[in-house]
Amino acid sequence: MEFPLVDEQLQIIRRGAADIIVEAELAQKLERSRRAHTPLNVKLGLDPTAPDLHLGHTVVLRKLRDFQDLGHQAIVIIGDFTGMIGDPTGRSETRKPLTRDEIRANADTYRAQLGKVIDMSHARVEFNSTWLSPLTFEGVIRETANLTVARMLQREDFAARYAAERPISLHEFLYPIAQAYDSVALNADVELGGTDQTFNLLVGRDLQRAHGQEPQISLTVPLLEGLDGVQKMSKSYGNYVGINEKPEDIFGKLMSVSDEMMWRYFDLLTRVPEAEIAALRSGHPMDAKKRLARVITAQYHDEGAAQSAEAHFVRVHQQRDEPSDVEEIVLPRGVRATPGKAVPRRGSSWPVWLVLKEAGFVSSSSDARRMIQQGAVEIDRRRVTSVEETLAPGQGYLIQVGKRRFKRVLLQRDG
RNA sequence: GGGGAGGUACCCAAGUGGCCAAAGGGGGCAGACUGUAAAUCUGCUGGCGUACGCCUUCGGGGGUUCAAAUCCUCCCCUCCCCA
Repeated sequence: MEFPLVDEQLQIIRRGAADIIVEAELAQKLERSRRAHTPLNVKLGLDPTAPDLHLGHTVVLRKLRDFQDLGHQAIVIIGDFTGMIGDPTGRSETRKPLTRDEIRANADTYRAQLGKVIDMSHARVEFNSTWLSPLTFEGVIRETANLTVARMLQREDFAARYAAERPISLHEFLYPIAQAYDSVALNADVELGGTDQTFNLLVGRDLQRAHGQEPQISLTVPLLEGLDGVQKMSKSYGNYVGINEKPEDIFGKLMSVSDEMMWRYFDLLTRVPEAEIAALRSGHPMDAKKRLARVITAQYHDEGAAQSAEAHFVRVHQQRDEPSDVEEIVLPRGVRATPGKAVPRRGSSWPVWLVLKEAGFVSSSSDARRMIQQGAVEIDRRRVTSVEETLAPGQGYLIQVGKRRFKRVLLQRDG
């Protein structure tokens, strides 16, 4: 196995990294690996509970890919065991263990999605239950004896909660330790993670030292902010772009990123050359953003899909035309005959609010009423102005709620 | 073991007998403005077959009262100090 020169490797590795601890040690490891023709073990842990990768994950995955391209060994850890604890964030609780089937299903989903960024044919995939499950209580005690409470409280999250007099469950301390143990089990040379993982990665170094191993390098990448431009991209904040989403959705979501944030996306999510980005900066921001959306959409689909996604965007949102693929819904007559509720009939027409509810635009009739009152509802391109409005059955309507939700609804005639 | 402080809607947080479906902020949704951008402004933000009406909600149960998030009681949970 022939590796590039250490300096060349470092240059690529450094690109887009937030922090490397300790860079000098990394250089040494690279040097040694080159001389011995042996790849470094580069570890990345993933949470198995939500096997739905979004752009936020791809930042670190792209870094893993960099290592692969340099000839090193990528090891993806599926944290099926640590997933039961949940990385402490203050709101997480111990979770129900996933069943074997769930884990296998999630792992398959992962593999398929990971393949869009890294080279799966040369990556190792491991489940950390493999070595964590057999640990006895005695073993756990032995590992925890290597760390102190003061050390644990160095973690920002714990320190903040401790200062705010909010609860910290004991088991939460075990998460970083378990993750660190993964590094010991694999004899990891490098561990990758977002900057929020710094503490966990450093505990890995501590534990490896305690086991007489050479400490791993902690390489963190910046956390990608989500579509709101404020909080990190995460499914639970609903500000994410999933890599499995439809081209139109990826494109559309990226177009709603703020102008300032767009450059960060260029930086962390694309390899568009500096010179080209500079040129884009001097043009209209919207054109630059379309470029961004197109590039990223193409990464997870293809060039053709990206182009039609853009066409779709222009038609629906810029020209305010209706989308070409509106979901169609048929509301059967039976719907209106809610049992146990004697309701005076007003002809056979459907109140608009009921249609909104039955068609799944809103979850309650109160919500439907609000939408109508706020002028959010258009039917066949005409704004609904009164909660009293009704629709005649026996025909279809194009209903729009808000800016982007469209459905074509067919009302069947009452019996 | 002793003493003290708390648990309110998606989150934070006011509220100590009626004017409380519950202040304020955040988040979310909607409207205006736009480049479906951001920022800004405005409105909404428990439910109910169509609602100045009714039902459910303030850690959980029981109770006092015409009336409770607010008072009493038991229980559960969290934090701090002392031991």
